[in-house]
Amino acid sequence: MTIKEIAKRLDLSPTTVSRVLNGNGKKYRISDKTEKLVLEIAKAHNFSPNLVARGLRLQKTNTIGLVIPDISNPFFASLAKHLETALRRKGKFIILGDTQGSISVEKETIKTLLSRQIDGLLIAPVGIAGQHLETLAALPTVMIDRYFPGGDFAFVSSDNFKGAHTATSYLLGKGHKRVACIQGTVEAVSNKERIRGYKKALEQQGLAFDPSLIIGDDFTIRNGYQAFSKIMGLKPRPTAIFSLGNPITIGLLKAAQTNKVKIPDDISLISFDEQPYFEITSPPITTISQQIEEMGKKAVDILMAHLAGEPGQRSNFIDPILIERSSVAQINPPAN
Amino acid sequence: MTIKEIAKRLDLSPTTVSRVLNGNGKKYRISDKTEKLVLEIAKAHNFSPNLVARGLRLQKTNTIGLVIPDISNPFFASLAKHLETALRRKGKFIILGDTQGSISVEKETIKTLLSRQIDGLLIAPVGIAGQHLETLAALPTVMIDRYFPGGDFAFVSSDNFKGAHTATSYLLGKGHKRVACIQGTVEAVSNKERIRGYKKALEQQGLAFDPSLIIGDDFTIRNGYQAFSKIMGLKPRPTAIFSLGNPITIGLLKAAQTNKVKIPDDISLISFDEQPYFEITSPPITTISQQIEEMGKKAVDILMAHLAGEPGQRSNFIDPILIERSSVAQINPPAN
DNA sequence: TAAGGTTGCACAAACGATTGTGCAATGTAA
DNA sequence: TTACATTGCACAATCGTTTGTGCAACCTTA
Repeated sequence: MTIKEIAKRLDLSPTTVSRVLNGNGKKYRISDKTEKLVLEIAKAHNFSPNLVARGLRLQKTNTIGLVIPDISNPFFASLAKHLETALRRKGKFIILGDTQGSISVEKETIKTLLSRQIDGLLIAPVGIAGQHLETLAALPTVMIDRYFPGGDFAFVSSDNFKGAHTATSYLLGKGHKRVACIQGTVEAVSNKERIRGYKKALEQQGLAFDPSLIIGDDFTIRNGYQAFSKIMGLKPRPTAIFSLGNPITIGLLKAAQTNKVKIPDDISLISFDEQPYFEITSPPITTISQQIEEMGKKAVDILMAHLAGEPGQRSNFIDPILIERSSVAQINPPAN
Repeated sequence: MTIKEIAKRLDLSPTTVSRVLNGNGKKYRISDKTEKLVLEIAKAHNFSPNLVARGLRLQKTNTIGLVIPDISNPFFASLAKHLETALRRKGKFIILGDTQGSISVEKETIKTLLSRQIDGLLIAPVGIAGQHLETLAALPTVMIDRYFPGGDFAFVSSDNFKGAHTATSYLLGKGHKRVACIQGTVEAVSNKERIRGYKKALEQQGLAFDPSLIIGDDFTIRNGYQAFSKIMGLKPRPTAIFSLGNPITIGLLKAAQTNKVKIPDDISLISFDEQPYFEITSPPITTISQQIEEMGKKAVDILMAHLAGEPGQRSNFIDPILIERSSVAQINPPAN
């Protein structure tokens, strides 16, 4: 059922039908009688407009691209949930692009999304600002979780520096002096900022930074698993581990279990990313919890502002929260 | 940059440009010289076609709707991942609809997706076959995880009956005679089939079915948490719990922890849905693992067949697998 | 050199909606 | 009765592609 068909049935022009259906009947002086007829037949045939045609005409699709590295990572899944909810309220729909952490896939995805005439883009970019993102200059874009310092894009991110600083300081406060840090995607800004926070906390405690304590290269379970043995091989062995992401933590825990290493008795652990299951692992994990819902809402707010042609905020850091559980042991009990 | 603009620059018709860009130059006898010119300028300006316009003209958008109850449930997130990957290979993109488990949201979502001229639909429907799904009759549709027995829709699902039967039989084999079953969304076919498998296993062992052992109404952590105290209040107390979904299991484990109930010493637990973290919970959980990747691939295969006008398979059950860990105790050790 | 074939492209309609403008028909006022 | 305003709607262009068909201009052949 199209507007044309309704028009034909009633011996009207598509113009009139369109105006009635868009609630512009009064504005264009369509008679009450005609209005009623149009609305009736539209309802009877369950008319709903062809949004592709409307998109072409209006140069606006009410479609937002969501480009993330891995939808099966609960952090991004949760983010997607909140974004979807917020966008739906605004009448926008999401086209999903999972880039598998690959820059070339990301590139290809963005190209297609642009071809599809998305109105805006929400993206957790894989790499650093690259040529492939230049094409986005004209498109309302909000980066999430990751961003390009000094770049032109608006973004919403946890304050990763602060979160990592809090985590590391917490460990140091518990008497740890040698803390291994298992990182994720090396180029990701979120990762870099966490490393920076880690270093800063060490520095503030007058501890030297040991590069060999930074291990890993990916936000995956596998990476965490493999990192674990490396940690245990380190001399002297670290007394604590700071994991920069939830899949990494799962990998670490699996490896600890496999190797019968007790946490926190043998080694302590703190993790970035809160997830429901960290409460029921053995032991429950102390985490730095990102405020995902708030990030999602904020990102959508900013995006909507951009879509409305307003400047909107350019940068947004959201403080993560320390959730203390029982994966960190006190060592060298403070002398008092 | 549009085809028209390229045409104007070269003093050609859009027709010719379109034909060249679609690789139909030879077919329509466009000269090599013209072809070269068109391709050059297209590349120089990084031309990419307006897919909305093409969609309108071709009545085909290469867009698939993905409608699921909760993207933050790792089961669906993982499913989404595999679906996205498989569809991308076919040049299809996903529009995501998270229905929050609400039929009215689902209804609204489907309506909008149809308006958007999606080519096909992948859906894990919230409820039972309802009026709102009738509108899908003409659209290539594959149901996933859930389906309507006797319905007209193609589907891919775990063999939930078999999985639940396996799980329950496993518990009974360990000597349990009173098994609480914590269910999810009551109307969901997946849930119903699991209940059926549970009952069948009891029956085969000559055990009476006690309706008061079926508890809960939602695939959520909260539901699992709340169900736990109900279970502990049951007289006589069940010796084992069968959880029908991964969020439920998390809730159960949280509650067990809160109430200092030891698993499997005080009560045993087996869960539907394998997740990476079930290996590192306290204790590691014995699960019925759904073959999510296989489900995703199969669903896309069937959908592609439908899109190609072929009949495709109508129904597809995939056997889940028992993963034995240490959350189930042997009670009443077998006399031998 | 006339007939017919080939080459190389353009015309125009179509997909389904939206919108500035135009224009009869009717109503109103003097 | 004339002049003007109002009512009620249609025309036609437009968004960017695609595609069946048409038609000059040139080439070939006899």
